[in-house]
Formats: sequence, structure tokens, C-alpha cells
Amino acid sequence: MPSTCEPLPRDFFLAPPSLVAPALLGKLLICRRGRALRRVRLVETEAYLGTGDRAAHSAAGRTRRNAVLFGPPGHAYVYFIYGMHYCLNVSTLPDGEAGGVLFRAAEEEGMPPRALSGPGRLTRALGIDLRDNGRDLTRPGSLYLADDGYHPYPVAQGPRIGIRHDAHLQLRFFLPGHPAVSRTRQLR
DNA sequence: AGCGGGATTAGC
DNA sequence: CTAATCCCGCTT
Repeated sequence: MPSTCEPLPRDFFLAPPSLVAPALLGKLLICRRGRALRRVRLVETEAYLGTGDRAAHSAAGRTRRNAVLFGPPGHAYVYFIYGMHYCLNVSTLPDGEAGGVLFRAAEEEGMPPRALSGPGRLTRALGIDLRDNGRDLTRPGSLYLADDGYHPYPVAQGPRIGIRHDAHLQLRFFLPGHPAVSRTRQLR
């Protein structure tokens, strides 16, 4: 039984996104919105590498939108997509080096799995939007990441979803068979 | 100032 | 399969 629940330290995010993404599975995303306190456990993530990854928002270099990806590790990168959805990422690698991990799905006790399945539904369920962009996710506050000692097993990987470039790269990580994980192409 | 695309989702 | 819907980055 997990006894401690500590915020993830800055060093956790200092590594390449391909290592941080699987390491984040099973970790807690804690969100305070007004009186409501939500604790959700990540079950699906995707790694987006730096300037070499053509599927990453940081591929073409630093802009105002993707600046957080180039900043210090452990900060929230939130972007708005298709005119209606927000997606939440955490920055990785040292300041000056781009890299991020997209949160695709999570589970929460007492909630139907579908509510937290998919990056758009996850942010919608938690009330995350552009105001959260740049937030330090290592600092206990309205939005942060924590470790309660839970280590999920097994972890599977497959191609990232919804991207055109570098579709062969196995940079999506998930708990196989979990009801909140995207059903398509669950390869090991 | 205008244009086109997008790490999605719901609905037909 | 396609619409919804708007921010962002790039071109004029």
C-alpha cells in the first residue's frame, strides 16, 4: 500500500521524453479547481522529441506558442487544437532544449474510464486550459504531478496517434488493456 | 490583414 | 467519414 505522496522532483523531467513518458505512467496528476480536488493516475502518454522530431510542435524551432517546451523541465505546455480542445504536456530536458510528454489518458476512482480517455477529454474533465500553460508541475499547487509509490506493470508501447510524420516511431506508452487507453493499434 | 493547418472528438 | 471551431505561425 502506498504510504507517501510526494511531488515529482525537477530531476525527474531532466531526462529525454522517451524515458520520461513511460516513467510517468502510474503517476498522479493532482488538480485543484476551486473547492474541487482531483487526483488522477496517468495510464497513457506520448513522447515528443526536440527539434529532430517532425511530429513535435518544437520541430520548427522556438515560437511564442511552444516556448515552454524549450524552457526548464517540469512545466505545463498546454495548447489549443481544432478550435475546441486543450492538450496538456510536461516539458522535459534542460532549459534551452526542447522536449515534452503528452498526457493522453488517466484513471480516477469513481469516474467512468471514458471521461479521462483521450487528451481532449482529460483536460476537459479537469478544467485545464491555456491559463495553465507554463505552470510548474513540480510545485504543489493548483496543478502538479506526484508519486505515491505505485508502479504499474506491464507497460506497452506503440505508434503515436493522430500524427503524420515519423508514424513508425514507438513513442506512445500505455497500460495494456486499461479501459481508458486508446483502443486502436495496441501493439507490444 | 489574410490564410491554412492542426498531438481531437462526437455524431451521422 | 466529416463537421466543429479558433489559435497560431507564416505570408502578403
